[in-house]
Amino acid sequence: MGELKPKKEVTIYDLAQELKLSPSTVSRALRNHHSVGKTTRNTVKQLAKDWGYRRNSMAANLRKRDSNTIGVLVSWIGQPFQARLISGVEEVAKEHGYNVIISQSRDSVSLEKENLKALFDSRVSGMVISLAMESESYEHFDFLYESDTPVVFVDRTPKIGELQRVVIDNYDAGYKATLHLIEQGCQHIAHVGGAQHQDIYDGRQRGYREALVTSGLSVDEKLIVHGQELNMTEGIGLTKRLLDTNLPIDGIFYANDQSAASGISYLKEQGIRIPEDIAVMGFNDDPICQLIDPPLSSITHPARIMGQIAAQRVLRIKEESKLVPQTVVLGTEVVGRASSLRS
Amino acid sequence: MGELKPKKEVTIYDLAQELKLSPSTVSRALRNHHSVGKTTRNTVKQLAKDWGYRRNSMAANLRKRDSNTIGVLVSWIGQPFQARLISGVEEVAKEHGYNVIISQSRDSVSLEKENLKALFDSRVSGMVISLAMESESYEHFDFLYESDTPVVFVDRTPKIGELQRVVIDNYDAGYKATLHLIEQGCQHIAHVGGAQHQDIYDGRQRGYREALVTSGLSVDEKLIVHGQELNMTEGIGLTKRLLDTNLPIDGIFYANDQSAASGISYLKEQGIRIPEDIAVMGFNDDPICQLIDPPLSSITHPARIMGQIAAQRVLRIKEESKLVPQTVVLGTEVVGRASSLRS
DNA sequence: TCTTTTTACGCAATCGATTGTGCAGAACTA
DNA sequence: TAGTTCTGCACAATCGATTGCGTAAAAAGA
Repeated sequence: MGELKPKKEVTIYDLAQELKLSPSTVSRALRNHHSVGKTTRNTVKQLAKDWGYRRNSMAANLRKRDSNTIGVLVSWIGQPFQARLISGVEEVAKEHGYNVIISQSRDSVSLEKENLKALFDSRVSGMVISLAMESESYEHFDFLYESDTPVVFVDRTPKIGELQRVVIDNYDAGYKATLHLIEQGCQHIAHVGGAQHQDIYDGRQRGYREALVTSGLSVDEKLIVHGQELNMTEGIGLTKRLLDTNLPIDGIFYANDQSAASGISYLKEQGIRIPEDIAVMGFNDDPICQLIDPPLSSITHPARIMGQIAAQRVLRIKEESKLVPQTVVLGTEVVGRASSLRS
Repeated sequence: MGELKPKKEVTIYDLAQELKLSPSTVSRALRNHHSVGKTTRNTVKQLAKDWGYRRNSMAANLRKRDSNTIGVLVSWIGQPFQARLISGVEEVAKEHGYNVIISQSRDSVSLEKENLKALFDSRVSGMVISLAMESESYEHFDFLYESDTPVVFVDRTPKIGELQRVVIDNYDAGYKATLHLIEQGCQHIAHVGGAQHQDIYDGRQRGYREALVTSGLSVDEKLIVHGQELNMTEGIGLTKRLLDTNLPIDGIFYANDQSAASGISYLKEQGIRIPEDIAVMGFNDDPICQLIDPPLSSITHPARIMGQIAAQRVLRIKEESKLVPQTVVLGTEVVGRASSLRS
């Protein structure tokens, strides 16, 4: 049927010539434009298929002044939470015919700036951003708002400013996590938090405090420690610091699973029984929760959904030009496991 | 200095007009083409900066017939190994001014096909691919080789065909892993392998067998079981199956860390001491190795480096047009931890 | 001083697809 | 039947940057 067009890529011009149509008609036919007759449309499509035509998106993008691409800037792809986030973005993007290009800030502000610029310069149609842990000021994002690039922040978002955000209620989650420990009978609950300039960690800690207060427990500042990255090393270090206070502790609420997991390993090393001596809660409900011993109680974090919503919002903002800044807040849940259940 | 060009994006035409130069000269000046005088070059660059000019990559890409983008197709971003892989690709790509667009096959062949097509249609400059676990035949890649798209397979690569590959020596790694267990005194070593149609798992198992044989131990087929995904569920299931044989087992070599980690949790549940009763080896040296109890011995897997090399090869193939198919093999190392060390 | 090289730019043609506008002929209304 | 509304398609102008080729003017060589 279709003879093979050798070597060179087929363009709409080739198709047009063959069918004695104009390129514009071919272009419209391929996109089901109503002003092209049904017969013509099918003929064109058939030939396109036979000849292995593929739309040159670079040309189309140029003409449409749109890269058809969503840029994702996260701190570190390897973190389960962020991977799920990206996954969500990818799904929605693909569904709408968009590509996803990713870059990592590796939690460094300078890399964040650099990559931000790179994404901007590639003229992405929109961006989904989760702040680097280091990011404390947000001026380097300002130039974005002046451009017409839709930007949606996810999870780790700037504290201030009228922005598009997709987040969870960290305060509420922190509250619930702590309350859970209290319900398990904990009276002296410590907290291992993250960088306090990050909204999410600040929120989790405020929730923690509130839960203690409303339950009639006192907040002991010595039982609150903070990490910068909340990685494994810090998880151990901070846990050690807590134990070194020699204060009575029967529960610890870690602001993420990684620190909790490593914290637990340290606690066990010290001969402390979990949850009998100290009950532990993590945060994020990473897969690791089920793998460690005892399994780690945690707070679910709807990363994938957040990614989906963020992507959807990016696309909507693009369409509707000026959409009012909005913060979408998603729910979380406590997942009780052996590390905290004293039943 | 530079008055602000309002609204509209600055193009080289604007710059040219302002400086009474031709667009071609501006274009060359910005890219340091030698045929443009040093003075002119600087003037142009200065104005470009002042006016906030950004190169329209869509136009450039169209003209150069190259998307300037590397497509990465992995099975699942969330897996630490793959995340590191992507990380490596991203580094090199960025370094060379390339973008990275990713997509996940989620270990399904159909999604792999679909995404492959999508990447191809976006006219990526090259692709880095790691097979979906399900992929058993490779015809769906054939069309790629006929196009001039550079393709480099990483880690999970097709078994057959003259291809560009970046891999580790799985046979050797499996051998070393098993030998390590033997050195710890294990006599009855079981193996939990992955889908055998995947080269990597096949290799690991062959290494395992060889190690037993060369050490004068016998290979018991009943002690070899296979999973399809080697996830947590399977890790437990397969471990259970091994125990159910009621054969003496004093060591298990798992083909990945995830199954090993969940396997360990099951073993402990059964009251089996690790490593005293059964010594355990994983594979990949994921972060989780350090978090579980006891810490999991494993085999390092230079994922990031593999990503870097793969990206470099993609770029080289692009430049040098026809580069002979080559398989780059990287080294691995045994990391002994408490799960296997009986010292 | 008169060629021969260089040096430094400009011209104009691409790269493919998209889209506002125009215009036949067909279908329809009165 | 004359006038009007659709249908279905073609024209031609973009979208910006790149690049082969051509040519003044400046530098070098004879």
